[in-house]
Amino acid sequence: MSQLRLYNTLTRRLQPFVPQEPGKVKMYHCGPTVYQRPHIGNYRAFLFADLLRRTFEASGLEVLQVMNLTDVGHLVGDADEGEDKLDAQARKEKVDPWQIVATVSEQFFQDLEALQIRPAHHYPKATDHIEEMVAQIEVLLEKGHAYRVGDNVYFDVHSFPDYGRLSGNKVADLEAGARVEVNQEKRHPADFALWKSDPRHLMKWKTVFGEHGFPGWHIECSAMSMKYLGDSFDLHTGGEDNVFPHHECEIAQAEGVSGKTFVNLWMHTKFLQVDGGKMSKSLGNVYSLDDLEQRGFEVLDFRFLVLRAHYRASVNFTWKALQGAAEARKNLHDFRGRLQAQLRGPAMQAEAGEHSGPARKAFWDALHDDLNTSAALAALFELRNAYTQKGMEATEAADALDLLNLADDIFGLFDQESADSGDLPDPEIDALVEERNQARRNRDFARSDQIRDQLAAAGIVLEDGPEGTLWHRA
RNA sequence: GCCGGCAUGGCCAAGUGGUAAGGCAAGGGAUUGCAAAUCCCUCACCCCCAGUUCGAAUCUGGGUGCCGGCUCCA
Repeated sequence: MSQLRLYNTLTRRLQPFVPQEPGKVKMYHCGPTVYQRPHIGNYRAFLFADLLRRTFEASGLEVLQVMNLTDVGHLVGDADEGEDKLDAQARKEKVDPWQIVATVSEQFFQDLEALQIRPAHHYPKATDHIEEMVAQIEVLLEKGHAYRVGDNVYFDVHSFPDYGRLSGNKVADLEAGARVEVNQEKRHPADFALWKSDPRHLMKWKTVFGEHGFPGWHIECSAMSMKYLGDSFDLHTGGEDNVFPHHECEIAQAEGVSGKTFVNLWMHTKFLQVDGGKMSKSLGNVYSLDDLEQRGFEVLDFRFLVLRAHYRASVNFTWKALQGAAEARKNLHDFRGRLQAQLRGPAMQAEAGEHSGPARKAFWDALHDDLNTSAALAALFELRNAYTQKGMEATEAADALDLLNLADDIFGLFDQESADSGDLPDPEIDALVEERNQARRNRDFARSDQIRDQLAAAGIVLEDGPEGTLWHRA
């Protein structure tokens, strides 16, 4: 079988994936800032993390996965420049920020479940790890990577020569391009905050750095990832917006503390676009999972839409595109149903030919080529075409079904609930189908249509063909 | 202004030098007691311009458009 190769943002090339510890993968994903419900764009990144997880697991690797919850506000960097989002949201809603965190987190986990994203092994919260952050900052101070100005602590980017390697930014260029007012107390404009103090902040902690402090944006991720995964681990992912400054700063902090290579492989997903441009509140196209359902779609249709595109290409989200994805997903689901039906039913006439083997190879080759999900999905549809055009004998059909189930295991295509919880047991359906055919032979169409309606109500699709009637669950 | 990425049919989307995967939609046909489902057929020369090459969607240069970043603030 081909070997898995992944694109590393750090080296800007594809490289074979080799876990540090054979058979095991340790990875960390930048999770949501829980100040408001994540939108579908955020979920693209989380779906990508899940795709990695499932691909590894389907390959027989043991995965240890951590995703943080940022529950202390930071700049996220849009129009609200200069505001702590959690803090601002709390003031706006006139509620305790901790309440917002609780509400949004709960919503987030419900969304993950709806998307059939496998739960990470840890979801550490920033506010539960203030101690670890402070400890790292103290080490950075000791080692000369950080300096203190009053009750604030900054990372000295000149103390870390690799700063800028991930993003390709040069410290000198950053200085030249800075559009934000220079903070005069920093030694260099590119230095970033590790700890800040402000009595007016709603969420604040008393530490060695003073009475009213709160952590800088980046330190939580190095503190938490190293706590749960060690000084050095395999994979770290996030949206493309995280490359700089967030991940750049994480590397500086983590390697500044440990002196070891922090992460071997950095992966980033492109942003989801909406109607050819970026999502924005002013255009009213920042959608949540609820918006999809209100338009009559299933959450999994969105999952499928995202997986139809390569993770490093921007996906254009439109309602029309989602409709197309929903239809395609349904067709794949029906294909699986037909394979199941065939295996239950009488032997099928089929041309000799082997389709599942090549499809399986194409599927894995595509996935191994930097998770080329659209090509992997195409292999499935080609298998379906081979089936409809030439038919398959039982062993071949069983093999095809097995491949579809593997694809479902990796992509999370089908609703797990409905997959095996039909209202009617198979023998009963078979009996009804037989009764209907008998009625049709007797031209008792009232009775046959009645049975058809009954089965349709139970979610059973009938296919009347020249060689008899096949059924599958919708 | 600076750095980086992308641009494929009505829509979504693979494809990085050898002559355009796949899906959705659409049109035509078959099948059917009616219907559904199903089946068959049709449907692109790859943003523009100029180059390199026997040959480019794929490489180079220049446009145009879209996307990300340019770092903690009050």
